[in-house]
Amino acid sequence: MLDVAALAGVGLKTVSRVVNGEPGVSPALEANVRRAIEQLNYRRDANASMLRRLGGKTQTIGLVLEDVSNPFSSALHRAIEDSARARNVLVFAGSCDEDAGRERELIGTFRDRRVDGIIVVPASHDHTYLYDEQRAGTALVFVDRPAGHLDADSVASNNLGGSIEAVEHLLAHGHRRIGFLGDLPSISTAEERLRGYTRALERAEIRRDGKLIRTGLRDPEAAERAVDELLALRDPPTALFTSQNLLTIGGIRALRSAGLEHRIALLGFDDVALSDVLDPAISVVAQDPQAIGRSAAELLFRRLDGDASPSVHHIVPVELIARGSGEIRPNGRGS
Amino acid sequence: MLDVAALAGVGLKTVSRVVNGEPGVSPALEANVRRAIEQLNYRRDANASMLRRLGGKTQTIGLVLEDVSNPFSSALHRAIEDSARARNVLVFAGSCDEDAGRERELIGTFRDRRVDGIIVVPASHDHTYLYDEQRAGTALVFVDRPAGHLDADSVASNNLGGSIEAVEHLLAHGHRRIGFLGDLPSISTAEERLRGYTRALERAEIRRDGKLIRTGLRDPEAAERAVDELLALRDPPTALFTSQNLLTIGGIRALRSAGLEHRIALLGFDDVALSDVLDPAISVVAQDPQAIGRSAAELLFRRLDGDASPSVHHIVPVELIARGSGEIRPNGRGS
DNA sequence: GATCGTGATGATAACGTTGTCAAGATCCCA
DNA sequence: TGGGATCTTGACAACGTTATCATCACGATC
Repeated sequence: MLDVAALAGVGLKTVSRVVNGEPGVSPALEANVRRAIEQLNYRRDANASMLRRLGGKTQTIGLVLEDVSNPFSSALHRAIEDSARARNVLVFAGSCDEDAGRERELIGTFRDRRVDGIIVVPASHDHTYLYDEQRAGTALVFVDRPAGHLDADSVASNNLGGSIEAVEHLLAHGHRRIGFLGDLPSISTAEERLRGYTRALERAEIRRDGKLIRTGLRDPEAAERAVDELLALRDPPTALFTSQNLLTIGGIRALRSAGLEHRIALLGFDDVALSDVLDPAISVVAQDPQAIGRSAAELLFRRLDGDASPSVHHIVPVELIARGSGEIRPNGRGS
Repeated sequence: MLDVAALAGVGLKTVSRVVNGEPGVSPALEANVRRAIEQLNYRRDANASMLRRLGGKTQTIGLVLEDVSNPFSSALHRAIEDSARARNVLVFAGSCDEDAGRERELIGTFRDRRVDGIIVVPASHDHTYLYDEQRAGTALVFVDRPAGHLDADSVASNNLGGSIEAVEHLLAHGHRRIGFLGDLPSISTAEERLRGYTRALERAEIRRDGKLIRTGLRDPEAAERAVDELLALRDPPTALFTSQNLLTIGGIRALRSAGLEHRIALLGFDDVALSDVLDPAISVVAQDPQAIGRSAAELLFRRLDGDASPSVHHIVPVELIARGSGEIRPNGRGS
């Protein structure tokens, strides 16, 4: 910047004014400065700029995802990126793989970088460690799961309602023995989806059979094994509710390798790529990660703009998409 | 930091020394300082720190992807994140949607943020605008496609070899009329894959039929329509080589809706989720985005560590995975 | 006991930028 | 013509940190 000022024959402050589009610079000098900037290929250092600016915002936000490469996370990421770009904000993204330690570590790094806000799909259950951060003015939005012991905004899918709808859909097609596959019960969405399953059965006055409920499944292989075991029961389920993406995939594989994909109903929570070209096509309760991401970003930026109203918890609707696999009846026929 | 120094009753520099783990601080004072840091919940400002440090590295890199939410991009992203984390480097990621202007804009923003290096899946073909940047010491690695008119490292899949292998695989199964679906010819990978197709036909001394070649396809719907049109030809193809992810999906849909998925062979470039549970399972030439990302990050960090040797162009092997759809013979039987 | 080396410590400048403010130029109107 | 009022402009401090260097205390050496 000194070089630019020297070349243009003006003071530092005048260069600063031109760069920031501040008023009160004569057209002649402004042209000089612009020429010098062009010639020296000068670009203002955004970090130094933010450092000096009053109440300096860094124009960056941090994003803690389960894994940047999983479809749900990356769809979120994209929606958030688009909102951020519209405000000239850059996004740091990181994966924490459901590891609470890694969550803290990532957020710590974001804090060191003085991000203006953080959007987090939490892995831990106690976020009291963020209290100071929040009070210091960092905007916080929790996505997919609520904050633990911290008053903060959140956005999540309608896990309970969607699960109830899913199970009632299977019940409506005549099923009475419905298997449940779920992720770690410590993950709040997994727990809510199980609660939806239970609630729907209760409403239909069907006794819940613990043998049909398999939780703590972390990948397609585990789901596949769990389905194999369910099918080996003396009184096996006639339908499966696979309450997460990867578990749906495992379920599909298991049914196919048993040759039962047309006889046992399958309904998944969260949509799966190519599910429409499978045979049978897979029925799912689809989440809307784009809408979730958009909403989270919107909330975050509203806070950054100074909104101090009580925290809100936004529930994004889900949609049951009947494609075939969820409409198979207990006798093995489609509806 | 001033507060910490005051509370601990020491000078600024001593706090700095403790924070940075520099030697030459008596245990007693160090304990004081640590207590004060704890008490005030102090965290060093990484931006200010890097500003002052000599030859200051910001410990950040920029990543320009086609779209953070597409599976190939996000797998890359994850591999790069893992390498970066090991070095305590944070990653800015952005999507440019094959838009050259957006590529420049993103890289400009990264530059303003003084990232140490940039990994880019380029959308444009002329990167002379990065020459100054590169000379100024920013490490640059191009992924998936080479740099245009700029001497820089690159990492890419073996597009040519993989495509030749794919088409020769179809030829070996008796096909003579093979349809080609491709993305915009301006994308260098798309062009290379088409070259592989042409080369394989030449080697087999088969006349290339322009009517079987469809390029400029940008999404599954376009691919679906293109396949419909190919099937409507007087002399339709007996096999399809879909040279990109989304086009493979479109191809699958088109064949299914025509009821021809067991009669016409399909071989895709780049793997597709759930391709193994489809009927028929989809044969593909699989890329290894993890390996590509790892390699790109490795190259980048080697440059940042001062390696100034001539630029390298790394070709990552691809693997043909025969699952069924690519082994259908012209008479409509599997091999 | 004077000199020196060594290690601990902090005062100060500097990184690249912007906020503050004062000085000078210009113009308007009485 | 004088006295503001307004506009342009740049000198200087400051943001939070680290590099440099001077100072000081202490013990060892001659």
